[in-house]
Amino acid sequence: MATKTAVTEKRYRIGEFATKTGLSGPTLRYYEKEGLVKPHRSDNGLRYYTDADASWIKFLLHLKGTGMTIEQLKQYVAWRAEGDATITKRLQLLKNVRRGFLQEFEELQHSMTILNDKIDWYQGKVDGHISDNEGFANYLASLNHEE
Amino acid sequence: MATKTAVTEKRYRIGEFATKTGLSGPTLRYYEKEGLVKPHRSDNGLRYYTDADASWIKFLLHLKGTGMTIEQLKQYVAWRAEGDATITKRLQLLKNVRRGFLQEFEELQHSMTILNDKIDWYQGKVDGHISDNEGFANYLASLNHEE
DNA sequence: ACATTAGTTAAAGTCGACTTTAACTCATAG
DNA sequence: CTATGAGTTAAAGTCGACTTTAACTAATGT
Repeated sequence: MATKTAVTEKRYRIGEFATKTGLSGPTLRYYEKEGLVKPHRSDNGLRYYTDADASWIKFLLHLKGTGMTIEQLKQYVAWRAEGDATITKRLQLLKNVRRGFLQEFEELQHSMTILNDKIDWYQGKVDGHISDNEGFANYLASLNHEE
Repeated sequence: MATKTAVTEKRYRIGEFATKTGLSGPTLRYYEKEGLVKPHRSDNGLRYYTDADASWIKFLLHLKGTGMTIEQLKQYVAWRAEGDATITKRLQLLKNVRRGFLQEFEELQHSMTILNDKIDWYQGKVDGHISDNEGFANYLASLNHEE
């Protein structure tokens, strides 16, 4: 059996960790106050974070990126702290998040289409492909993007 | 030459228009105050909106959906009011918006991947495909989604 | 030793995007 | 003709997610 090699893990103080994660120091403290992350303390009382904390933060930021609010993240973290008994709850929460996200995603794609059409229309005007008095509504109707 | 048939266009009062656009009355007044929309007034002084206003609002909401702030929308509207001389500015603005949006879109897709992986992992735990003590980091590493 | 730079806390402030309130007037069905 | 439901305004309030401030202590380079 392999023996545990006691490689002391790297300790990041809040400034370095902020740079590493792309968050600000105050934001890290704010997340801590909200219970989203629990940094450790050195003997002198200063916070330190590890690479594991960085992975955790990254994951949280991805969840946040999918539209979860801080409150939802707190709920998730609270359930996680309760252990395996809450796994189905967490699974359900994440599935709900995914549902909302997919919905939002479709709307984003539609908005992207409209934005592209508008850009094409302006480009056409600038390049002189579209007559000076053709409105965007007409132009849109000339494409087949129904609402 | 065809004569103009004076079909009186439908007038929506703010309540009906709010329902139509999915915005609230106060939000419509707020957008008006910010100069994003200019409803008309009946003789009695009440606002009314037309179908053209509805199209305009929809378009604005699509722009907003791509990440434009109210301030950016105000800038866009201001340039629009200045006429054709600002077309290249507007085109440039929309292209910038698109650039940012595409960037954001990629991040969203990555977050979606992570979310899906996490859901699969939980599902595996619930279904017993994943051993009780396999962490998510290990599981992630077992997939080939590099950061 | 001492000047910088980084970290500590709690509390207050900011910002964007609305929402709510207050004190009105207008519209309309019975 | 009056009760009830929209609409009017300006101003204040809310909410989420931070950010800034103040008043301090710890760490570090010269």
